Amino acid sequence: MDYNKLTLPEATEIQEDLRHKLRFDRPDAQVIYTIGGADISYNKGSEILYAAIVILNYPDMTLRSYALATGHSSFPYIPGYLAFREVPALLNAWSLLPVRPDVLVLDGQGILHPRQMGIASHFGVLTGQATIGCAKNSLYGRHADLARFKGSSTPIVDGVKHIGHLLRTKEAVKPVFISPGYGLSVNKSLEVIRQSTGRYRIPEPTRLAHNIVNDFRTGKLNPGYHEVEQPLSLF
DNA sequence: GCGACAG
DNA sequence: ATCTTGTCGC
Repeated sequence: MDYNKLTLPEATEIQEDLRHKLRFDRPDAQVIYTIGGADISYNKGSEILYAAIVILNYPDMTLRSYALATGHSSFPYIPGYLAFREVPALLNAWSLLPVRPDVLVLDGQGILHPRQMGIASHFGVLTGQATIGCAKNSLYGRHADLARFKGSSTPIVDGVKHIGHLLRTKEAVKPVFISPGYGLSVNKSLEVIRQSTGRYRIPEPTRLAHNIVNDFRTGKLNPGYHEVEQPLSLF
């Protein structure tokens, strides 16, 4: 289906439909050996989106491979509907991978969303892939204040529902918003992101995907599937 | 009506 | 998200 010319009511209807397919206990997402990171980049004013999906070993975070692809999107950025803009391009990169990671981290929300259908949940339901949402800013949910030290976390709730965590990935630096997209629990999602965090605010999977997709957009890397010869850990 | 509002 | 200059701190 083409997301490019959906009306907002139609997009909302799709989210209401997909939310019923959410699962948080997929058996294949409990033991993790590889983790993926996905991100999008584009030039301001252009409808061409650049997508990157990287795969790294878990938990050592060495880069193993990555897929680069472009996509076209005329669907605008509207808070609550990010998936309709970015998922198509991500699926193009996804289709280039010969093997999928055990879990994939997306730049955005999972179930920390008014209809529990952030981009990580949307992508997960569509592909059956276990996903985690790691966002740099809040979209939905309430939480208490967070301690200043690295590693501190506090639940994010929707009334009495526990839907995610606020996690301080670096001392005295703005925390990130973690929630399951599909296939694993709220607590497991937090644990996986904790294990994937190095010396930077952004966890390695999405941090590397962000760096690589920008090199792709600026012509330093070519589209297609690439394997890293000598995986080097940066921490 | 007002404030909030992923990337 | 992208663009862009300057500033603060390890």
